[in-house]
Amino acid sequence: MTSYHHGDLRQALIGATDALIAEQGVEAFSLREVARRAGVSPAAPAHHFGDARGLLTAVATAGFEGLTEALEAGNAKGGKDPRKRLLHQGIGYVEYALAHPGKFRLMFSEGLEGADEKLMCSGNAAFLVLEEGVRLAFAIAPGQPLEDEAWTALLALWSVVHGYANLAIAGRLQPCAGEKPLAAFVATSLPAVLEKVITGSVPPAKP
Amino acid sequence: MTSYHHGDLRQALIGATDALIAEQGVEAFSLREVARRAGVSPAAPAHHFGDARGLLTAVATAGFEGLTEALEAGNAKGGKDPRKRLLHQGIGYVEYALAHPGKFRLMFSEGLEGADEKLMCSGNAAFLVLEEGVRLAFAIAPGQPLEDEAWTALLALWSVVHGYANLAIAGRLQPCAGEKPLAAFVATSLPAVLEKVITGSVPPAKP
DNA sequence: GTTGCAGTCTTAACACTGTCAAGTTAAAGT
DNA sequence: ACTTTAACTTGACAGTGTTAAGACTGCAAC
Repeated sequence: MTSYHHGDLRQALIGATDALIAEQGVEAFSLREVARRAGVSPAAPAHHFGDARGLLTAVATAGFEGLTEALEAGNAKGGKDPRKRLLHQGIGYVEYALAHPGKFRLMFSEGLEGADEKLMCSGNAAFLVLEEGVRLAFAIAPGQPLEDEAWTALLALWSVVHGYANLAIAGRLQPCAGEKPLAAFVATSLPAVLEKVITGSVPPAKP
Repeated sequence: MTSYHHGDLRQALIGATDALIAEQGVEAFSLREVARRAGVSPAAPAHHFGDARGLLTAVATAGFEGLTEALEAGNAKGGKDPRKRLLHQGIGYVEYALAHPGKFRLMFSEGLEGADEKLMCSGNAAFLVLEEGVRLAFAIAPGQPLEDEAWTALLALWSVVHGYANLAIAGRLQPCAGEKPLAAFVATSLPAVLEKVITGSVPPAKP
C-alpha cells in the first residue's frame, strides 16, 4: 500500500471534491465523503485547508481559473472583430457553466471565504478578460478608466451571460426549449441573445 | 402558555424559516433551529412538510409569489409605454432580489422538490408577467405563439435582470461600485443597462 | 549514524444535524 | 360519551464538521 504520508493530499482532496460535486451537485458535498474518497481520515483535510469552507474555496478558485481559460479560448475564436470576440467569449462563459454546473454554482455561492486572496484574485482575472474585450471594442487603452458607455456595455454583457447560465443550470430554460434537448436550444438562442445585446451596446468595428 | 396544538404551525414554520434565512443566509438554515424558533419539537415539521426540502420548497413558492407581485408593481409603475413597463419590471426584479437575497438564492437553488406542482406554478406565474410585457411590446395576442424576435427579447431581458441580481447578491458588483454604497451604484447603472438591452431588442411604442 | 524536529496523518470524542417509529395529547365526529 | 383522527413529543439512530491528543514519517543538523 501507500505510505503513511499521502504525497499530494491537497491536490487529491481538491480532485475528489471536484468529482463529487460534478456527480451529485454542491449540496451533496461532505468533508467526510471527500476524505473517504481520498482514502484518508476525516480530520486530515483540516491540516491543509483548515476548514470545509477552505477546501471549497480552493475548488472555487480553480474553477475561476478554468473559466478564465474558457473566456480566453472564446476570445481567440472570435478573431479580430471585437464584437465577435465578445460574442464567443459569452458563449464560452455559458458553455463552461453548463459543463461544470456544480462548480459554477459553488463559485458564486456564499459559504466561501469571501475575503480569501487567491479566490478574489482568480475571480477578478476572469472579469478582466471580459473587460479587455470591452476595452478593445471601445478603443480604450489599458490603464485608462472606462467611460460610462463602456461600463454599461460591460455590465450588460456580464449580466446577460451570467443570468443565462444560471437560468439554464437551474432548469428554468427547459420549458422554453420544449421537447428538444437543452443544448440545442442554447446553441440557437444564446447567439441570438448575445447578438442583440452586443449590437445594442457595443460599437461596430472600424473598417 | 399555548395549547398542545399550535394552531397554525405550518405558517409559523414558513415565517421562522423566512426570518432565519433573511438574518443568516440560506446556508444557515436548519430544520431544528426553525423548530426551536417556532417553539416546537424537531420532528413536528415533518408532519406538515414531510421533509426539510418540503419546507424550503414552500418558502421558495412564497418567494415566487412575492416576486410576481414585485414585477406587477413595476409593470404598473411603467404606465402605458411597453418599453417603460419592461424597464420598471426589470428594476422590480432586481430590487426584490436585493431585498431578499437569501430567499432569492433559495428560489433558484437545487435542493428543492423540483417536481413540486405549487413551486412550478408560482415560478411560471412570475415568468408569465415578463412574457406579458413582451407580448404587449410586440403586439402579440395572448394565445398566439411568440415569434423568434420576441423570444430572444424575452430571453435577453430575463437573463440580464437575473444575472445582474445574482452578481449583485454575490458581491461581485461591489468592486465596480468602488467606495459608494451598492444601492447607489445599482440605481444608476441598472436603468442604463436595461435601457440598452430594451432599445436593442424591443420595438418602440407606436405613437 | 544518531538524534531532534516539524510536518503529516489517525484516533476518539463532542455537539450538532435530519429522520424515523412509537407513544401522548387534544380536538372533532358520531 | 366514545371513538377516531390529526397534531405534536419522545427517544433513538446514523451521519456530519471540528477539535485535542497522540502516532508515524522523513528531513536536517549534529
